Amino acid sequence: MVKNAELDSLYALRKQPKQQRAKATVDAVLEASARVLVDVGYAKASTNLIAERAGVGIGSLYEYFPGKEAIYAELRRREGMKTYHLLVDEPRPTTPKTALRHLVTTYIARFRDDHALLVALENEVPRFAIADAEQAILEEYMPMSDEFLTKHRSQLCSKHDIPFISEFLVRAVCSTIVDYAKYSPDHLSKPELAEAVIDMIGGWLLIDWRKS
Amino acid sequence: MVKNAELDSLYALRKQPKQQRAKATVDAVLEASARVLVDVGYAKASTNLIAERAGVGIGSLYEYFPGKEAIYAELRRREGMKTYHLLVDEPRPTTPKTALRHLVTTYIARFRDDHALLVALENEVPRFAIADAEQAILEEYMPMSDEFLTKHRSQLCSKHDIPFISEFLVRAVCSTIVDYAKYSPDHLSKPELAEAVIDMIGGWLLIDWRKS
DNA sequence: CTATTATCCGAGTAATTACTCGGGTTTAAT
DNA sequence: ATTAAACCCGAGTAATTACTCGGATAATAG
Repeated sequence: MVKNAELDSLYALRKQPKQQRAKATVDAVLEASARVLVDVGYAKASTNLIAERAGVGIGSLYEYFPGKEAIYAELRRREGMKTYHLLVDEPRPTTPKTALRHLVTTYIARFRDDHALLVALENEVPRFAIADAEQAILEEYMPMSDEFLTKHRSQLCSKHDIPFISEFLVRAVCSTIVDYAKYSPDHLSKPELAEAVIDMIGGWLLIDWRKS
Repeated sequence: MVKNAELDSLYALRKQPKQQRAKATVDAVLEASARVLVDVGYAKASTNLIAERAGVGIGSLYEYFPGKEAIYAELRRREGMKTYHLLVDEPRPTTPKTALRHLVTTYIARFRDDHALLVALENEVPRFAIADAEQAILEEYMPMSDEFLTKHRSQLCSKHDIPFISEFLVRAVCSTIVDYAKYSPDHLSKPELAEAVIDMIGGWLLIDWRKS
């Protein structure tokens, strides 16, 4: 009866799968939802079609997902987590310069390698008001970025404070790359894009950018 | 019978309104579609609802629009044109520095002033494969940008060629601002955002950025 | 071995939504 | 004034789609 619970329930799993086979069905549904999205588009991606392509009964699908929106919210969350882990798992860069290069090249590679799905997700799947996965992931990433930047504060030339710098650089890098992925995907394979992004941020952020 | 014609017809107007009252109906439909989008969301924005809110018969709506997708494609096109005209109509800046400032501040103001609609458009309305309006507008804008940059080539420090620079700077600026509009809208009102974007691009692009 | 819990399933129902069609009205053309 | 063309309209049809429900099967606990 709490209103928020009703809203949440639109996008959250109905129940957690406990046995292996149940996890397998959930995974099958999500994988099918990705395939369906890429080849018929979000608008025509009905729950019935997804279930069929997943090789799963429509009833089973509704055991775990309250509806189409929840499926794609979860798919987005998982894809976001993949990106997140590529960024934060070992090996961790130690200098600002290598950290920047790591962020840029990893992000570009991510969108190059899973281009069709990620772009379809960007272009077609609505961002539901509640529980936007990418935002949540960003909020998990930011404090680490803050901490890292604080530790290397002496090498920074920006006059803004750390939280602002941190947010700004992540947004500038990621949004620019996503934009290229959507509209100029060919550039993702060319080194000059990574170079330009790195130069742009490096020049803005790092004192000794010109020296080396 | 030509396949492309069939595809186009999904997103193009069925016929052009010729009389005033007809233009008024088309406008009423589009205005209603914007209002409906903001307050019930794209998923629940049915053609019937839009027609009702527009004060127009459902039949009239279908005189001009083949469906919901076409309505929102046209809405996106018109909003894109608004932005375009803010950017290219007089007064035109004469130096790279003022041009950059003009691009950044205009774009930020645009998203600040029409925030609800533009963000909903970004977040919820799918980008239809064919005829994505923003892309077309960008292609109209780019040659002008190219020409301008060529004229001031001596002031640029980037080693890339003009078309690349032109595309890169527009994408970086616009996508970053849109990202803030979507996820950190409060920053749109703070001067430090415009400042950071301008600094970032200026440092990357202009030789004399540090001098003045 | 039994009871309990988790899972699977898909035919069938309800609701939504797109879209047409024929007829009436207004405007423009000659 | 007459004709033609453009426009408006909304009840009704067809199609799609979401989602439930009760029963069956498989896993797990005691």
